[in-house]
Amino acid sequence: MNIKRIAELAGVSVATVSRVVNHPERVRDETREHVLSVMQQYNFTPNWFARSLNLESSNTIALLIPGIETDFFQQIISGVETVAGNKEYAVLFGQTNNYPTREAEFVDMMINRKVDGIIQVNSRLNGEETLLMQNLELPRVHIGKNRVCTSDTLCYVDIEEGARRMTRHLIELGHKIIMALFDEANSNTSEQAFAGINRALRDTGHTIIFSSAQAENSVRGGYLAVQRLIQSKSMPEALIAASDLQAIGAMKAARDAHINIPDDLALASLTDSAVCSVLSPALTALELPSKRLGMAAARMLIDQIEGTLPYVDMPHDLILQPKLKIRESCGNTQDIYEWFD
Amino acid sequence: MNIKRIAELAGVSVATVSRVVNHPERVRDETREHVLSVMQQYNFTPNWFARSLNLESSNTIALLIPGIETDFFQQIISGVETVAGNKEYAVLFGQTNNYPTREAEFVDMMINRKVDGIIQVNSRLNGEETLLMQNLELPRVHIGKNRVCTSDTLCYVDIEEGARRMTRHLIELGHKIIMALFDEANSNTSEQAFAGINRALRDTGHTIIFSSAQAENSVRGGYLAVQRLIQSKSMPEALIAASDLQAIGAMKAARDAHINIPDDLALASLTDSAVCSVLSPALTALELPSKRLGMAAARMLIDQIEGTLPYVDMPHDLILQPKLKIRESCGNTQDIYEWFD
DNA sequence: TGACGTTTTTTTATCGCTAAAGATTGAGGG
DNA sequence: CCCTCAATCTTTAGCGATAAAAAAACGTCA
Repeated sequence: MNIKRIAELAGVSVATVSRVVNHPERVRDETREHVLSVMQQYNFTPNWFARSLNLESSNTIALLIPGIETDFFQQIISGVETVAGNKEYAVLFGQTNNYPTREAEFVDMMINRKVDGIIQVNSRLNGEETLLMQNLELPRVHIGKNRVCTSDTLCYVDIEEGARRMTRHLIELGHKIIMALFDEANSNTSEQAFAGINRALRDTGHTIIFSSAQAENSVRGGYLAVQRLIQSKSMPEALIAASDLQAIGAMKAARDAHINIPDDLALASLTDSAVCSVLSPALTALELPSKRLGMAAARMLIDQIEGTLPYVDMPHDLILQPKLKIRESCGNTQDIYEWFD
Repeated sequence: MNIKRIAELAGVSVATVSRVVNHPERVRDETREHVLSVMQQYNFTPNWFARSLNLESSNTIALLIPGIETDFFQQIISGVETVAGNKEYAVLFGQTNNYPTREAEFVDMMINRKVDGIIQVNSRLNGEETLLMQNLELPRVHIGKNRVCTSDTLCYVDIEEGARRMTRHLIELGHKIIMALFDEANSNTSEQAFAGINRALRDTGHTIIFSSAQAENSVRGGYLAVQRLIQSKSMPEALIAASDLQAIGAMKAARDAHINIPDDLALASLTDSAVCSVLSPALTALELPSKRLGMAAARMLIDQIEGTLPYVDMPHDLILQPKLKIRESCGNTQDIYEWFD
């Protein structure tokens, strides 16, 4: 069923049918009603390819994201889809697995598919590909704190401030030897976390020994890291894990070695999820407003696409604040908050 | 940059450029090389819309899935993307949240976007929409055990057999009062599980009291369900949760009420994930070959699309077997397997 | 009545590509 | 030397929509 057939059946020209779809106000009421009824009767929707070929746009936005396995990313996806869906945009979805080449391939594909805009999460593109995009003037929003082009719009959670507050919390609880686990694959987030930790260390009067170790961001990574620390007899008093999954692994390794949490080791995680509150001890973690992050990014992108940018043409960033959920794993068992909200 | 411009630059006709892309064997070696070099130089890829408009196909497959929040679904997505990517298909992705209307909308959209095939996970469509698709003869594969059309190709994990083995395991450990938590939103899986449980109950010589309760498939759902059981003083000896998330919630509720797992209550989950092995006690769970499921479904779909079906035109199902991972939560602490592989 | 402006509709070029049909080329055979 | 045939290339008609330009319809007023 195509527009031509509908036009015949309705006894009008193709242009009229097209106008019923795209500029209904420029069609006489009577004609419009009639055409609409025929369209409905034959269940007609305009061919999307033909339409996009003409308009050079696809009513689609691309979402390039490292993966879907963490709660943080899932929430972002959910937020983006919610807003995009409401505004009648489809979401084309690319999993980059943190590989710049894969990301670049996706960008090429998205450009070829004439997406109206791109949201990139923790982008790893470097100058060259980015330059390409800059020339295209394709609206885009980055989720993450890495500005690759000066004109980029950024949208991120203030991990630095969160890490600062978490570290201060650990110091307040009396921990003097603190260590952070970081994942090289996500160097950007790590950098922010370090900045925050260092700020907390500087601000305190006490002398704190701080160190860090590389660990894969997964249950297994956390487990192996703590196992290594035990073997090398370099266990800290408090450990900051990069994610709740990593923290869960760390917890298991500690338990296997009869190290009590929080008595012998305080443990905190830079990301939160439903399981954190249910572990024993419940895991103190940073609650990131990840769904709101996705929603905000989508909104900003669509604003750019539709030219309804609230602040004229000046690039602007949006910074959301995380929330420290203090639970049991750092030693503060006095005041434990409700475990689900 | 378009095909016409490339043709000019290479000094050939548009048809030749098109043939270099689509039927390279029908172009003289010399010409082909030359055109390819020009294409490369100007970084040309054929406009996807124009191409698809002609071919009435998009080199895209649709994946309709209830959500992305569980490990099971994530693995399926990963498996589908892996196989599809290798065969140069893009994956268009729709989250149905278990709403039939939303699923039907997606199907409409996918049809309009001329996807070459559809993979539906736990489809909830009923007769009418399905009939529509049947008329279209669009290749499709269902993941899940619900055959909506007689011609459907199915692909699923044998939950029934897994549930049977899990129940037998619980009976062997001496549990006489068994209960299962199920989620109405996923009635199909529940049915299979019940069939398996009943089979195990029938096969045993002992007398077992079995019951079931409705609980949302989430951490919170599991927590609330067990809380309810405690209040109504109807706690069983062994509890089968619909998922690991639900089991985690159940665990928390039990702990809060000073019910010891596994001594006072055996707990097992019908899905496995990385956290299960790391909980304390480690959770006995059914390991579903979910990534392989996704890969198999994608392979079957692409076989259908490309007409390379190994078994001529006879619809056939693929049934994968799950694996019972016996850990600590059911009372068998003698032989605990390695917690990650 | 007819000139004029406004509203509504039709005609037609166009988007970029593919493939069928037609044209060109050169080799081989009578 | 001409004919045939295969290999290779070009011309051109769509694919299904949109929108600009042209045409028709209609009301207003001198």
